[in-house]
Amino acid sequence: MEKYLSQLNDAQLEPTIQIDGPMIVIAGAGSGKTRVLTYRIAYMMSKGIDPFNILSLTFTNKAAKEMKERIATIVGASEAKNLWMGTFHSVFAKILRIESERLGYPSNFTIYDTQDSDRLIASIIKEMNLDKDIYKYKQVRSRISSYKNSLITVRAYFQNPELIEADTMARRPRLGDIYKEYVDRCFKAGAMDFDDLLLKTNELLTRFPEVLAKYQNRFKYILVDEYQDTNHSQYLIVRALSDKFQNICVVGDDAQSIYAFRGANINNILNFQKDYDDVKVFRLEQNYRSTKNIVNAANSIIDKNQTKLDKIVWTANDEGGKIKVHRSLTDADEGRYVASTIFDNKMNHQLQNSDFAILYRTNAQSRSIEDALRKRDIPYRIYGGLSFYQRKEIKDVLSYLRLVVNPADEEALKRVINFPPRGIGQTTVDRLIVAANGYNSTIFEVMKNIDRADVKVNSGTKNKLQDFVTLIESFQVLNQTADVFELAEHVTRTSGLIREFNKDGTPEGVTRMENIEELLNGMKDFVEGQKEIADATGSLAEFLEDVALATDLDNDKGDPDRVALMTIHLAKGLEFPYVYIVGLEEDLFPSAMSMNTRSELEEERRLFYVALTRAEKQAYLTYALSRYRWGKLVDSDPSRFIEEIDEQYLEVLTPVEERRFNPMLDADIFGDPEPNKIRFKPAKQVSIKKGAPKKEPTKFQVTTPKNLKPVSKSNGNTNLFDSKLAVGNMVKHLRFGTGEVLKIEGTGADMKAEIKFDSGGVKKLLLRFAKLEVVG
DNA sequence: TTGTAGGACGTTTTT
DNA sequence: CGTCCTACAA
Repeated sequence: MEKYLSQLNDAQLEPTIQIDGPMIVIAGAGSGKTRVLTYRIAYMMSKGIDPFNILSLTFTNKAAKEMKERIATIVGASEAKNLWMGTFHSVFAKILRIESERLGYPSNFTIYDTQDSDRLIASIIKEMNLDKDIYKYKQVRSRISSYKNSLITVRAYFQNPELIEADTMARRPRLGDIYKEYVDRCFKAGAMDFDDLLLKTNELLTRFPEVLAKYQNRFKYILVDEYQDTNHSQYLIVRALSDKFQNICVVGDDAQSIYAFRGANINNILNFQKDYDDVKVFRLEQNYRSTKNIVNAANSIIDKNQTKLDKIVWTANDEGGKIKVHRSLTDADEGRYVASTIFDNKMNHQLQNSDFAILYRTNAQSRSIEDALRKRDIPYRIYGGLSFYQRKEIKDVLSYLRLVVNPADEEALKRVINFPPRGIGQTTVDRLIVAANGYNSTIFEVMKNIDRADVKVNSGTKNKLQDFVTLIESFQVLNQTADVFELAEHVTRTSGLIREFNKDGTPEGVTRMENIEELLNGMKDFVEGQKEIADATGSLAEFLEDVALATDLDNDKGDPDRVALMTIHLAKGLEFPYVYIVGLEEDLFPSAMSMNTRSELEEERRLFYVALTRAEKQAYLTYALSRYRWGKLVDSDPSRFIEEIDEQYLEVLTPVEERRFNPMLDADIFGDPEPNKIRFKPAKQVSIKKGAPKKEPTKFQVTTPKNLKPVSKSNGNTNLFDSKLAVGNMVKHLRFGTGEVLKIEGTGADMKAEIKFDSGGVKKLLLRFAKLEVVG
């Protein structure tokens, strides 16, 4: 242990060996807080504290896993096994499973994801005959979510005239009724949504003092990472659990609070010292991650915020290169710039793909970047966006499995009762819902007793309903003996899912089959892996819980040496030598939705701060003058955040691509006298350094501007299909089978063919990559 | 009840 | 540009 402690600087050492009492560590970006947390836990254990009594709450499952592994290397795997470490959601889901019956929930309750919630809310709005244009289900869901995160139950809502008034003013007087129905339906379905996992934990700890005492005594030492991102609900849980022993250590950075939109309350960290007596305060201000240029530039941004704690982040690292700012004409050009500089950097500095990250504000921005990376043969991995478990075919399989564990699960049932089609239509389902509500029962129960129930369905339909019940029940029987993988394999075959996706052999169907296969492989891994975890059962219920709370960050499958693409939110806590922050444009970043109030804008600014501080060696900022949004080309202005960085840390680059836009004219085509100046919206003079533009030789692929006819292919690209492939050709694709070429567009590396496959689907394929063969 | 075609609508960010 | 939903025909 001493060996490890000697690796810490003084500022890090102090909080590491401070065990008892309330304490807060204000940790600047890159200041080694994870190291402090892990060493502190290891230190506690070396002092004889039972790991069983330590609860450590992290922001992601991945962070928990990594910390646990690091602690295991210090104190040994068998000791570390008993630590409780995980996200709020996963830890309290486990506790709720143990205690659920007190709250009237089955221990195998389902966890509804956002999509399940949305569908249920939409269905309720429809059942109540409300105008769906006024009651937009997403807005309703976010309203309900923020109530729950503030511990405003249905009952509390109806007792609060102000809330009712607010919703009425927003033309949604029935919101409370929807809220009530939603909560009732979730309860009847034996389902909790994400917010319930926290809300119900609070209910559990408040209503049952003996339960509170039990967990207070168990968790004598509590650590909370990323404390600035806790919401009110989480705050109350931490307070309640730590109330008896007051051994609470929170770590965070107010400058990195970026989750207000989902209820995080920055005041939790700002007010921590008022919540407990004799709070010890520690500050970690030395940054070990980034160059001076990056640290100083980040400081100059965050200085613009009014709400913050005093903290001076500094570094002893090298000065480093200036932050490069690059303007492109379009989002596609931006992608090309990023891809080509990654390519150059790799060549010039012997770097790995995994040394690079591309960060953006919205998931939709990944597309143009992906296209460019693909054309350059740069491997990449996208994190977030539509996660694997949210794909249609995966949710279909999971829905069958959810029904096995919990037949009351209404959303799972509605999803698969008629998929694959088995002649049970919408009208029948609607009637079943009405009947279930009437009997105060579940749809599945009504179906089971369809002969005795008062539901208007003909005998043919009755048989179909009974067949479905029998199908699910047969799965339940199998679940007694088979493991998760065996069951799922059986389910995909017997339910008809495989047949359905295989049926036509369309490209879409092939992809779906591959995804299902991947899911099954994942289950196999799960079955194997569970044997190594302490209190794991390897049960189906456990698998479903893992899946419901998994994030995209949690699985790193495949080649690790890939460029990382993700939103800035997902990048929090990570670091990369080279970081590109793209789409720095007004209305995009800062987002158009976040410019109404100062606090919203300050959160955007913190987000930018988080993005920049991910970089170790070199940061790039890029923006485009116009970009496709909703399929339309929209003009944009550079983000105010670029202007906010102290200019001494910036290097404004020549927009090379604008030059090649019109090769005949080596003048600026916009007649801009100062082409290297960033133009901000009010056409005022801005303090961006003029500096002589460095004209780098163009290393871009020669692509043809859309408004010019291609002259000839002189770039040496000998694409196999350039000459051979013509409209009308029959071709064969490895996965999709044979098809006819409908259209050919683009030239050289950009050349794409639209192919109608015999199996039915039409796909647009990049000829450079598509494994095609001309037949006939 | 199923399938298809056309239209409306939307994107912040996530456990 | 997509997805999702609705309306209508078979």
